Amino acid sequence: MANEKKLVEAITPINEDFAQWYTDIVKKAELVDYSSVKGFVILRPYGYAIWENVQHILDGMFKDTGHSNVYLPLLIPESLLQKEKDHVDGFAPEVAWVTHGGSEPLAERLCIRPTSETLFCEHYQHVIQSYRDLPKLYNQWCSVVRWEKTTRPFLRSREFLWQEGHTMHETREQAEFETQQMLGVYQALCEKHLMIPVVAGKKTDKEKFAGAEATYTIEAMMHDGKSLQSGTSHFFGDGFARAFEITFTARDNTLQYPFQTSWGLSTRIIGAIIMTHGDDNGLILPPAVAPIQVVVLPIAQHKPGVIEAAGALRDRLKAAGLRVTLDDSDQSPGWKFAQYEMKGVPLRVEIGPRDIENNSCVIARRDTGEKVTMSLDALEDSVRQQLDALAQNLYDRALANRVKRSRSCADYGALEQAVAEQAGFYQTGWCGDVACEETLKEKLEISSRCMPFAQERVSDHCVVCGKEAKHTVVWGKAY
RNA sequence: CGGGAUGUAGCGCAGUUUGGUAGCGCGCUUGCUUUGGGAGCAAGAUGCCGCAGGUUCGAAUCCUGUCAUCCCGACCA
Repeated sequence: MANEKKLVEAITPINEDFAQWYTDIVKKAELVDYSSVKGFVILRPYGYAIWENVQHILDGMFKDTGHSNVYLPLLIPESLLQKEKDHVDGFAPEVAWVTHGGSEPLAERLCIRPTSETLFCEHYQHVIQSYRDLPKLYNQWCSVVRWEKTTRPFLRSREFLWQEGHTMHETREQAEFETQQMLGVYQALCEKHLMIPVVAGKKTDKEKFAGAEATYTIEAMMHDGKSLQSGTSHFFGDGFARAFEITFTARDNTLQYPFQTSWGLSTRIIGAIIMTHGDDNGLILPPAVAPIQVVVLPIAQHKPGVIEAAGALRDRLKAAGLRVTLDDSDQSPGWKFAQYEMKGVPLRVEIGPRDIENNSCVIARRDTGEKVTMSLDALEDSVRQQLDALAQNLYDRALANRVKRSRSCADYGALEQAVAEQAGFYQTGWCGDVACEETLKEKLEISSRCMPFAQERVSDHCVVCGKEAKHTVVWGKAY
């Protein structure tokens, strides 16, 4: 092929080998580098900047809902982790232990936090005395360690960055409200900012968090039809409070246990962004979190006036509040086009001698590849419109993929056929018995993703055993 | 944790069968010419051949171990 692209920067086609495509993207878009320890990755400036933007948006939403940030220790004494039985059973197999201080063995070994429920409980036990001390609405930004066997950048690493909210409430109802409210915050982050449509619902008992009474989740469908659990919110009832002896004096002067929630969202969300929006040319970033929203590229930049015009253009867009970069390096225009497409920059603005003469510029969209010539007079408005249209298109495309890959199956035969046809979401009736869940895992290699809040009656019968259906469940293969 | 594959220059790879001076392409540096879809010419620089043992006069190459990465399963954000 005479016009074949240079192989150096080429990425594996998305529909040829999705896993390899993903790996190519995270490396070539310079999001991460591997370290010498399995499962521990280096977040490079461009990848970390995406996380910072996610953090900024989410943190604002947490503050708006009355939460405060705190920081708790990295290490948890073994005895503290042991206090709640379900919790320790769930996490013990995958925690990392600190056994020595210098060369001296420790009297009690310490685990590196896999999550901080136990630490928050210990602290809450100290600071909660009265109903006047409630609610406690805390959040922390930190990293946690879980000794995973299989690791992949963003999707599953042994250390990952996240936020974990931990709250305590006077009543069951208030804690339940909080649990749902924070899931709603995650849903808004995904759908309004990251342009990722999600299915919100409740986890089955088999899939819920260790120690929780109920776990709620948002599930996003990736380009290949697999599901990614993108954020979870847990309702604990007063189980941990009882285990940790956290009590408060209620309004009626009785001693009560407070009700607790926790909720988390991690850098895994960056994996969701990649696998939802990306294409054969690389990453496509939603404008809300793109480190560079607009790249300005001068054409024939050595000709008089071009660099100056490009600089003026950048300054105008910056003044308009956009994250914009001017690339006046000596690379050829074609190289730069490909480079910024790889990195998923939403809009490219080209300006060359021809444009300067016409008081115009060329705006190219990353999602459609469309190029339009625009007058410089209304530059800011044009760019904003294009960014909004791009964001909407990302959402619409992702939703279309999910719709195309979603099936409602009334009986086992239909489910089996749907699974064989394409990866996706399969909605069925379910009796509520974990045995039926395990049957589907074994035979069809699918797991329950959630029982959607928007319950749609698919069948009166469980898809496996045929008994009365108590819930509608969305099944799928998950990352 | 099982099954498969791979570690050689920043990236992609050849060289390993049959042990004998470390190679190619791209990138990088410098200079000139270029610039609306991955530019051209010229001159340069870059290697503990993943790591540790062993065999040998001699190891990128043979043996043992180990670490890491990728893919596929089982487990998890």
